[in-house]
Amino acid sequence: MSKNAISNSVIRRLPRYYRFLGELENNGYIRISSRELAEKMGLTASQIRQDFNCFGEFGQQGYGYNVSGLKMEIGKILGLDKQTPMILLGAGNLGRAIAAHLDFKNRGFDLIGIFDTNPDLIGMEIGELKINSIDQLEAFCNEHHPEAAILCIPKEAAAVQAEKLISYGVHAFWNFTHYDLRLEHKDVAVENVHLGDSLTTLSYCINSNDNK
Amino acid sequence: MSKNAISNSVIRRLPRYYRFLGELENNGYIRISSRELAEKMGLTASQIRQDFNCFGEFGQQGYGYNVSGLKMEIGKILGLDKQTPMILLGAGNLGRAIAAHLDFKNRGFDLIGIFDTNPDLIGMEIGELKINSIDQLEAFCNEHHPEAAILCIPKEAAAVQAEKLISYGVHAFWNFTHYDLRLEHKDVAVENVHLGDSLTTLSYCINSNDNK
DNA sequence: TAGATTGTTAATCGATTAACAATC
DNA sequence: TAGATTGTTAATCGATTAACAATC
Repeated sequence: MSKNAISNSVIRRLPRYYRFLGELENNGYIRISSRELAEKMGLTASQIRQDFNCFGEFGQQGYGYNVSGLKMEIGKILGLDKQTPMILLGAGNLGRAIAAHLDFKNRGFDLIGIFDTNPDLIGMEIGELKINSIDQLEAFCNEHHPEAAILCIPKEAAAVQAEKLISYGVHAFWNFTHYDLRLEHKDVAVENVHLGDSLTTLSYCINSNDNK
Repeated sequence: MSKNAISNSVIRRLPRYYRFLGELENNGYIRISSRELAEKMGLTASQIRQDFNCFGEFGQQGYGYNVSGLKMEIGKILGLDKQTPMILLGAGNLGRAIAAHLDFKNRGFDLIGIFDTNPDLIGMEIGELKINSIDQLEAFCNEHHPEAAILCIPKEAAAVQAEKLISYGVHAFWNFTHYDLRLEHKDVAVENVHLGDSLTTLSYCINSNDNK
């Protein structure tokens, strides 16, 4: 599809471009130059042009970029024109917050099932979904074929459940556990969110004096 | 303190080193070589030695590193031997989950106050803390001097509240909003967690075929 | 046309990996 | 002492920035 291998650094900037372009669009911007966008985002114009040119030629010399057009292109690159069916494993505090808080549809996903082991939670409703028993996981996957899963379960359970899910055809994980999925499975897509590590990084920033 | 400026890439690996060393310690490891640690973590031995040598000489030729000793050193570098007083702004789904879910004490922080605007939430207890009205924020800060804040509030409220907090002496933010704090305030420590962007990145990984 | 701004190549900068002398 | 493994310098690789010809 895309030209060469896209570097991770570029990929991580794409959602932010998409967000900023959405805001510009809402504020009535029709066109924007790489220089102006760079200023707003705290990047360099060069970097922005390099990033976009990984995927194609979206601008026009002497004019700049059409805001809506560019936003749409980046949305397509990000796969936001499709919705991958996704399930959530673990409906504890964090799992429930994520299920309730995020706009899955606008981020390329459709949350279609929630599973937990805790009998107190099973049956409870979150948005339009009921929390199911994990015993129903296999049957559910056979019927609905989720392709992605959110892991909000204890670390000890992660390895076992991930194996199961992969065998049921899940090939993408949004991983909130400290289980190192990617080390074990090079072939699945993994996006890690390690909140504890993130907080620890902030502690470093406070306690070191090379604040820059 | 530390030798030169430490690169961001190194800093982001520190919490993970700390975690792995903790696990090794729990599993009875006394010593470990950079080669063995590299294998376990999916890094190179070279990188590990380079990383550690940013901060000092923690190993011994011919022996390797003492697991507990190294863990302690990295803990000190991360500031985990202190606890920075921290408050949470926004006790919605996500804010409550974070307050309940994370082990602040072992990550260099002490969560001492929770604030919200929603009357339905005020007075509710989370762990050992009661949710306070945001009206009490200034008085609380004057009395307890929190130095760090978690922002789990709507984007529109973020700018105003961040300004206030900075004027009350808060100089570090764990930012879950899409408000670009760092663009406005170069002098405060900011750690961003953009869950939406993270999910969007996963969407890219699924929909692109340069899976690597 | 003249001015602006892209797409793209070249230069720089930084981070990772390799190599090896120092030393436990 | 011999073997192992560090700390550190040098080489490589990749990402960012600068420059500029192409072109709208």
